Amino acid sequence: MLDPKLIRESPDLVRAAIAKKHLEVDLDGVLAIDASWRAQLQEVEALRGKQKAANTAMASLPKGSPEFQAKVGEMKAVSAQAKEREAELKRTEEKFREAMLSLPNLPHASVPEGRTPEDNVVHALHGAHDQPRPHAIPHWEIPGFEKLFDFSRGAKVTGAGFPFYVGDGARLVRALIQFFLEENTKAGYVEVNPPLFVNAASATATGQLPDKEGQMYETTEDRFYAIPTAEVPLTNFFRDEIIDESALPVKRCAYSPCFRREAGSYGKDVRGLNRLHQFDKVELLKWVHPSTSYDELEGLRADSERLIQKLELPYRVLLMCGGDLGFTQSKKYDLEVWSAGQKRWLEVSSCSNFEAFQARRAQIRFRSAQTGKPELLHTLNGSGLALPRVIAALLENNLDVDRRVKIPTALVPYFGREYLSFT
RNA sequence: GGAGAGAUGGCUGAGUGGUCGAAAGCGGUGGUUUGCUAAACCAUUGUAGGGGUUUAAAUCCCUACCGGGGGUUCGAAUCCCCCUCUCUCCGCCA
Repeated sequence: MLDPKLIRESPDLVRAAIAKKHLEVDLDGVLAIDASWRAQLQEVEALRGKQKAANTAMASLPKGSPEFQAKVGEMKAVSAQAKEREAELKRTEEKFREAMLSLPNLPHASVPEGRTPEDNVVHALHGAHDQPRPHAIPHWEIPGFEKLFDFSRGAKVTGAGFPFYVGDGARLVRALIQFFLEENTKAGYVEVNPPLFVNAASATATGQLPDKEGQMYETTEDRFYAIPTAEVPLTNFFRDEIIDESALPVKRCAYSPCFRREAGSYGKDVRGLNRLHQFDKVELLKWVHPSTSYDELEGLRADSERLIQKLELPYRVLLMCGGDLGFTQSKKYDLEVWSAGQKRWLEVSSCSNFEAFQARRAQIRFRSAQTGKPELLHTLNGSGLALPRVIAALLENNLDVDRRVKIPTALVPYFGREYLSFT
């Protein structure tokens, strides 16, 4: 959510910023609702003031006296009018809130212009992704792949995109989770094990609701949402709270399975481990002072990158252009690993600064040491990392002629062996 | 799942229809005293929104907020209904 004062006082600035995201927004409509809301508010407040004054006067009058009775009669009309106006105000408030929720976050000045994913800027390139590997094949074509990553059984038991991980497959998943959590903890992120279902208020605070409910699995009885990422419960940890300024930045990480309906996905994007309905991810989250959030974003990206480096995977860093930036982000880097068999980049992490967009929805504030007043903080999050595509890249890049996959040195202590075997 | 009890400001806790944004205590902040600390004493002490004034801040005025939502009433922290959460007991269960 944006600051209502900002759109009121600098509508042109907001309009220009939203244009950078190439989104259609009826800002004038929002401003019109805001104007009528303020007019109605003043009316209602005047009526309430009248009631309050009468109330004080009546308190000192004898209950049954003629003056008292006259006052009651007089105030009945005021009361009815106030009730009517308040109902009207309430409807306007609801409209205003909906309108505000429909406004996207504004991109940072450093976000490049652009409309499509092709316009994203390659910020950095690491490792030798371009060396020829004539024998590399897509991971799902590796003989024996189904033994370790059983999509058929998963489809039978649940549905497409819910694989079983078996034997070394399951072991690799466990090793990666453990590795990521250990590394992130060393980097200063406190480990959290979050709830896997959240309520509507939480999903609204992080921006999944309204509009994106189709992307989440929802329970029928209790109206809980299966989390699409640990970002949702983690960010909401401090919802409606005021944190001491000296505690900032707060850094936390969480492993969780993630559940996504992925309505509308198709083609090569969804083959094998590329896109699943349930997958494992370790998420990094920071709650920071507004003045430091862009430095913290660089730090977050570095923390995420270090994991890829330790896994010895070639990767690149993309700086997302305005048009490819999400609804809620101010600035975002995507980290993509090279998958030698598919000969394509796979996104394994997305590091974003939300500025106060989520914090305003969630009312997460800190008490300023200078002013003593609560102020909205900034939230950032990034993956550290999402597992399936990391696994895909490891399988495709490290497969040797004996159908063995070399486990990166840093991961060996967690996996327990130097090779994963399909035989 | 069943029965009961609760939810009040940073915390504890009073308040069962009207000058209650809310007693008291604790904590916080400022001050007096003090060689320093402590103690004592005095003062002060929430959040949000709107409006006036201002270059801005400060300040001033108004309104709302006693778990959330609705209702009764001229008037609700207080009465009624629904919901959420916490606690106790019973049942069930990893």
